[in-house]
Amino acid sequence: MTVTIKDVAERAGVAPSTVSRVLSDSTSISQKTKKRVRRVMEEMNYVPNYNARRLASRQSQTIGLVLPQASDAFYQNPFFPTVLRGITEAASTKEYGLMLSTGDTPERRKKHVEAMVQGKQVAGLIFLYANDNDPILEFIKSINFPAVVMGTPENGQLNAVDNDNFSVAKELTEVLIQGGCRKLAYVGGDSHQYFVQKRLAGFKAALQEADLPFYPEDVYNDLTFLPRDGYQLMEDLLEAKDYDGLIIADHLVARGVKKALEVFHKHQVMTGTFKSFAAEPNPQDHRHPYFNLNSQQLGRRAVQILFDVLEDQANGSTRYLYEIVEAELMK
Amino acid sequence: MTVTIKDVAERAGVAPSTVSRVLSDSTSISQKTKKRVRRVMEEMNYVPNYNARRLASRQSQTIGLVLPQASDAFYQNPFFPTVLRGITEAASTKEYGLMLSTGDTPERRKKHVEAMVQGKQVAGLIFLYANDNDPILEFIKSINFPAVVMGTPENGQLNAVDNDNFSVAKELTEVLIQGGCRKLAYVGGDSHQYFVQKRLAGFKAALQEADLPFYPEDVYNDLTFLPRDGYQLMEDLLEAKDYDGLIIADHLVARGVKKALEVFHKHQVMTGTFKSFAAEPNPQDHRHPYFNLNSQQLGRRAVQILFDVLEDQANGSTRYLYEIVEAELMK
DNA sequence: CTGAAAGCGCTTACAG
DNA sequence: CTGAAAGCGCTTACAG
Repeated sequence: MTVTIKDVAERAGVAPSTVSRVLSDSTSISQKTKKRVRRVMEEMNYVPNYNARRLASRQSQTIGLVLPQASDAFYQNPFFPTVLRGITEAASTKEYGLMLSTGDTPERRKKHVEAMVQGKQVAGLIFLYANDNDPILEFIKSINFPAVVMGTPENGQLNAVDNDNFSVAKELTEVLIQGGCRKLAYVGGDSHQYFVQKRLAGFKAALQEADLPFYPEDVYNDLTFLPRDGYQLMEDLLEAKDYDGLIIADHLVARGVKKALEVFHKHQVMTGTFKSFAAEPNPQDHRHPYFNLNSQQLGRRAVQILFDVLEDQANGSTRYLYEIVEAELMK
Repeated sequence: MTVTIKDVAERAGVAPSTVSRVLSDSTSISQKTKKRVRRVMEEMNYVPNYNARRLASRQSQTIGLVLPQASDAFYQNPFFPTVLRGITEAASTKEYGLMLSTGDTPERRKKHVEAMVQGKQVAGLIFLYANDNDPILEFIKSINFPAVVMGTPENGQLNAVDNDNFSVAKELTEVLIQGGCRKLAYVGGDSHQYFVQKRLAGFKAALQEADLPFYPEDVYNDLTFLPRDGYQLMEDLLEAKDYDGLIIADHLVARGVKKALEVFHKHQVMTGTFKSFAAEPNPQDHRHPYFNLNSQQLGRRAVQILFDVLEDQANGSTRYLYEIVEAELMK
């Protein structure tokens, strides 16, 4: 039924080991033999059995992608598909496969990652999130398995790619200040997420440099990163407070905020937010600048870093790679 | 280094084959033995090698996801992550793994799918798109490999899940007509995509039933499914034509359209569109009804259908499954 | 209910 | 430059 390396060998008049070497394009096989064997492979429509290959070679040529616990916010945010696009793109250049983690509970997620890792299904992992005290990440660190985290985890000792969240938020805040804003608020979200904290720090720094006061009560952090949160927050706030500028850590929240500003005719309020990709140039809207975080590039770089780590590992070297991806101010 | 079935067997005082049977929870092993072997597995932190398992059992327990040629529209549309969410959810209930197709050119994409299929990496495929004359899909049909398509391909002979695009568009058009619209346009997109055609048919049918005339020039089809397309189209059209209702096949295009309607103060124009999930109840906006297509459910059902197909196949039965997922009108 | 043995389809020292 | 042979870590008839 299935054609194997043995069938090819027979037809080509060589040993199975030779066919195997042709398959991996070994330099120790003559061009002549390679050509002949390859022709036979074509003829017989041979495709190698990857399971056998992986078992024998102990190499999976596959990257495991670790998704966070499922939430509306994660799956509705363009970050995820955009990063994934960069990942598939980069993985395919080296002919690496991609495997998704699954599991609906923390336990099942961990179990599945263990099965991927210890079960020799993947050569390395990319985490599509960065929470502190994540049991899965802790486990991976403890066994020192090749992994790259998207984001900046609190304690180092691992490889990561991220934007410079501090600088990006600071710069954006400066834009609003230059635009005339004097009473600014920071609309965050889950303060356990590192990027929320970092962007807040950038926000503060900009205020300070501009000699504007910072009040903790102007930080709003109990949001689930969905548009409705931004909308509701504005509903509650707009009359009570008279902010003239808002730095919004999450793009979906910003969507809700802007909707509310429209509905309540607060056209003078400026906003600044962060997006995964450059939205099409809408009618010039100088009151709503944002940073394009270039999440696709983030995905590409994560893969590249993983490749580098894998190579380092093969060479016995151990170091941690941490890379910053440039963001672009759009105003 | 790695602990294998043999190590477990030794420590538990049984044969490797017994350990293997415990692993698959075979009924022919006594509870007593199972308990003992399992304890040893725990103790030794045993995780099976999936490559060996798949090679020996000829079962991959993995689903391959076939993505379309990369495009902004695909990766920016919430359809993709939403469907994926449903897929991961359903796959995890049966402990199936998920593998993503990659490749930047049509040739490389096809090669990779071949490697997944013939290389025994996946038990079945889910296509996250439905184009006619897709070489990959043709290939899969030709070898009769288990697969489910999301969408309704022109020629049958395969398994599929889809919304009822005709009815959904018809009903939505009726809503606009009841809302007072008399001069309607259909904003489509790539007319090679089946759902664009189907929704157009529904649009037409509603006009006809309401005794409203249909003019082919009121159909706009040269769009790439991005917000900017919708925006530009409106820019070009709004003055020339005086539509009072728009049925928009794609949600992102609709976003651009609505933006334009706002900017140009055309608040009287109604729109109707289709979304992958229920957006949060914004301020009641009766002029912009939409259908929630429930794409997450689409993903879940695709997986279930694939499981059914796999089972049918094991039983020697051959039939094609085609399922419609309910959509919900939001107005 | 359990074990011994063959086999899944490759890769890779080792020998020549 | 090529081949024979052992081995990767499982599963699964077959026999008892």
